[in-house]
Amino acid sequence: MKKNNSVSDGDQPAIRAPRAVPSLKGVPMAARVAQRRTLLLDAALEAFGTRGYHAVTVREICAGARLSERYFYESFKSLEALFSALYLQLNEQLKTATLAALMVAQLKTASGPDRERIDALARAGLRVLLEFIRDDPRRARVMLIDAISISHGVGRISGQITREYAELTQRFIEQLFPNADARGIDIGVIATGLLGANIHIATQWVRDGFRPSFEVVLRNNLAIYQALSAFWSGLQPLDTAASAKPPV
Amino acid sequence: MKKNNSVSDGDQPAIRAPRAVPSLKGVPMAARVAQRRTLLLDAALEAFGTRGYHAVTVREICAGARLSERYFYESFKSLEALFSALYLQLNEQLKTATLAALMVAQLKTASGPDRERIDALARAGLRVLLEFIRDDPRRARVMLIDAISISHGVGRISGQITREYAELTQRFIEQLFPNADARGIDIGVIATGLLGANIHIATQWVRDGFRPSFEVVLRNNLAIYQALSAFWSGLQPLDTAASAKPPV
DNA sequence: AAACTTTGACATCGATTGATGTCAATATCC
DNA sequence: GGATATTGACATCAATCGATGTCAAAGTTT
Repeated sequence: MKKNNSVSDGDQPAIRAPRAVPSLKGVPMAARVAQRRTLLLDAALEAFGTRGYHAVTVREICAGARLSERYFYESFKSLEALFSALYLQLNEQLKTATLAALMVAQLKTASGPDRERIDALARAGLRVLLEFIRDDPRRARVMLIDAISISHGVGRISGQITREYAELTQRFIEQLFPNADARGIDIGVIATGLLGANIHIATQWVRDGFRPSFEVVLRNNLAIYQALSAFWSGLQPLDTAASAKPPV
Repeated sequence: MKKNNSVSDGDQPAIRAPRAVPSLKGVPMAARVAQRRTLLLDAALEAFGTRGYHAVTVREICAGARLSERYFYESFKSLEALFSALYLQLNEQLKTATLAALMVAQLKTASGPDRERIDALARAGLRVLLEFIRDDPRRARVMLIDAISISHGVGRISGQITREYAELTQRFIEQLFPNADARGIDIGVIATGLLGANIHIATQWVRDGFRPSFEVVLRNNLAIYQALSAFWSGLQPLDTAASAKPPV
């Protein structure tokens, strides 16, 4: 970065202040770099999501985005930075969709009993997750598989996000089990297990070509929640006759 | 590979059959290459288990094993082949230990009721898994993290092994839920979820420096099994007062 | 001891990659 | 229309890695 003052450098005013070109083809500068950044992120989802992080190069990303390699470093410092940005973006999308669905479920069951509301909340959250990766399986590769194994750059981000999800699950379960730790229960471990069940079910669901069907996966994944809920509240199983009737 | 027949190649017997040197320093040839292979596998566990697969090179493996780079290719075709061998070796160890523990638990509870035996079997299997990665956390990095994300060479092996564990879990659960599919239950999904819970709990346990304690993790992981068992059999929860009493 | 094999340390080669630079063509502002 | 900024295609450079080769020292067999 060289200062380009118009009146400096002794006696030669040959170097003049560079005129800022605010807009090109009608779009301002900031919008253009943002558009290029979006193109790079799209190409990143395609490349990372199909061939995996470690099989992708900067050149491939740029070729996929139809951009020169210089514009890669305009928006991202390295491949890992691009992956982190993509990972954070996908998590933001999932989190937004999840919170919206939980909000709706909360309103719809506000007047009902606690057990029904909790059941509806779990079902809504699981549905969003499964829809999220069914609508674009590349997200599963990025979020559920690659993000975990990348070394200490993305690893800490991924670990942080995973911890956030675990805490979210944990707070959810705390409502499920009122006086849990009095009975020797560690809610953190239970929440970690439930989150792992969700992740693994979703991952294998993608791997097996979305078999079994969406509804079967959702119902059985939810059944694990119901089982824990019923187990610790000492109640009878929830209405499996109504919610677990097989359409197959 | 050039044939070194002592009487061939026209008229020049200059090339003679290479004498086989069966033993050097008292150890025969086969034992020496086997020993070098073991050294490489040890170095692989150290390198892969601490820095991850994609951050390791052939040179590092050879330096760790204090072997020349030529002996790497004597036993393994590529880094991926070495990782596959290590992965298969670790799985073999875990499988052997697990089957042995299940055998003991089976014999100890053969005369008791089914529910107690199933509970003992699950506890024994989980205990072996947790001990396996506590005794050497590098195994967790290799088996639970890296093996999943490697592309189509190890990926298929890892997928196959994962599927085997899922089927083992599934067969275990089939005993838990006698007439499950009649109620719209997909045992495969449940088994996948339980396996994912085990894996994730173990992974996070290593990451968090083995906190909470071994017994707490084991008890709560087992509680998920117990909850599902109790849920589907319609029984009251198992004796949580006896098995879930916190020593902390 | 001679002939041969095995071992170990190191060199070398080709290919790939990240990162930066070059340069002409195009678009914009004065 | 001229000066400048932006864009795009491509070249270049240093570093790394996998894979193979070289060569002398040590060990073994006859």
